[in-house]
Amino acid sequence: MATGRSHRPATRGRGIPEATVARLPLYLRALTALSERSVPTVSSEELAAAAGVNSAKLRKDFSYLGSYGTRGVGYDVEYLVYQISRELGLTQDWPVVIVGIGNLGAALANYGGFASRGFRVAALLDADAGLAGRLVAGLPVRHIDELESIVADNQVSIGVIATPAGAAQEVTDRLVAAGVTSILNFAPTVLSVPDGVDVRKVDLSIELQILAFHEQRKAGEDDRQEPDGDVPAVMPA
Amino acid sequence: MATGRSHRPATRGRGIPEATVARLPLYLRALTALSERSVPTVSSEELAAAAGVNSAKLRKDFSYLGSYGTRGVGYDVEYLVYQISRELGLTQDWPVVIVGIGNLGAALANYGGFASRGFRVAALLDADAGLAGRLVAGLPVRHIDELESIVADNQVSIGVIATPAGAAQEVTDRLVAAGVTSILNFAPTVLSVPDGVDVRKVDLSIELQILAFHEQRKAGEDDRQEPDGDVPAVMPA
DNA sequence: ATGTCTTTGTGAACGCGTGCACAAAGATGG
DNA sequence: CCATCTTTGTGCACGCGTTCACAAAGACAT
Repeated sequence: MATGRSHRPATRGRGIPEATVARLPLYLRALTALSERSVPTVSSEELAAAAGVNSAKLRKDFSYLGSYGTRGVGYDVEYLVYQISRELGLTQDWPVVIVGIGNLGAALANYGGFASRGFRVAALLDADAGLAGRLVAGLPVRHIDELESIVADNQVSIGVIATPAGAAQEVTDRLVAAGVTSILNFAPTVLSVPDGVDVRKVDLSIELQILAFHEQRKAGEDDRQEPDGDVPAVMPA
Repeated sequence: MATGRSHRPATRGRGIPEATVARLPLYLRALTALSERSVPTVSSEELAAAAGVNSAKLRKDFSYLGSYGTRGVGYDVEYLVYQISRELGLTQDWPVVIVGIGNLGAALANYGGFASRGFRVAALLDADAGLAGRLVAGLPVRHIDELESIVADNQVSIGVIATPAGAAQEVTDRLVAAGVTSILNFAPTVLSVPDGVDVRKVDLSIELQILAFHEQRKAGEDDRQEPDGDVPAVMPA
């Protein structure tokens, strides 16, 4: 991965394993649903089922946060919601810029899950001057040249890239230079960033190809007629 | 994860480790770019750099596919493209239905990476009858009630869910009942599916929260003034 | 107060994934 | 034909993540 990592050995001090961090949002979502239904407590078994994970894993995950459960009873829903939110940093406000307001960028801007939990869209940016001023999700699209000032003025530390692949690296460089230290990349490219900058990527094409692999494997099991081992038309020199 | 897995121990027979499968599309993309520049061969070091991975890892990954390299020279680009494509099942055609043609669904329909590699959008479906007939990415939106017949007629095995969270499980059930065995889920919900059905999820909100966690960690290192250990307002019973 | 029953928290074992480091393989030049 | 040099393929060790299984903790009833 092109993640500019300086990730320490995952667990240092009260550091939380990366795999656990990735599941916390899942638990949080399930807990929020319970909270809205005014459910006071929940057992690891129930919550694990709601989040789609193993209950032992869930208990171990929570044990990294501290001993927040009550034996014989379960976990206090409201208390856990707070603790996980705090651990994830969702008790503070994270201004975000979205770069590239095409179909995808507009979809992201309209995505409700954004504002719901600590994330605030500070600005929508696009290289197309014709788009400037157009309202998307209630926000005006602004020209990419305003990137540096917007990032500085709003203390933006998270950038979302929804540009074509060709523009992604340049946008990344500008974001990083302006002070952004976390990037969520939707463009199908490997981004290179300096140490200390985190990159996560979301890649539709890769996901589909992984599904196709398994799909093919399933098909190959049923009707055992895979043209296996055949020498292809193209041969190495 | 709610993946209806029956995944064997990752490596059985000439089975390829899951982690390797997830990287193959990355290699394929880098190789395709090289192929378009008519580069005949590439070393593991160069290709690894282009894909953003460690070269030893790349070589080990390729070793699961077979011995396709030439020592002292590297890998034949065209040959590797073919082998990886075949392994991923991209040499055949995968019809896909996209359910939920809102902002996101439209973005997915317009995504070029779809058609480029073996994936063909068989139909766009939406529950809103008002959308029916509207052209998106050159395809007419069709009503969700046509789901079953479309899946059957086109032998669709892959479904993409871009609906609101509330509709995702019902759509999933219908897709699975109609014969779909792989699902790519963009809705922020845990899907439950029977064994034998693969689910992969793409969740913007989760990715952002993971970034926020690391961002907070970075900030907490610089200025050591985290309100750590403070007893929150909400307490357990 | 005591016993029973539920559920957490975690020690321990295991398996997968990663990266080092090197031997084997083959190309290339003399 | 031999020596040298490059690059692959992989044995090995290590660490993270997962899961099992159980002891400890506490609720609850009697």
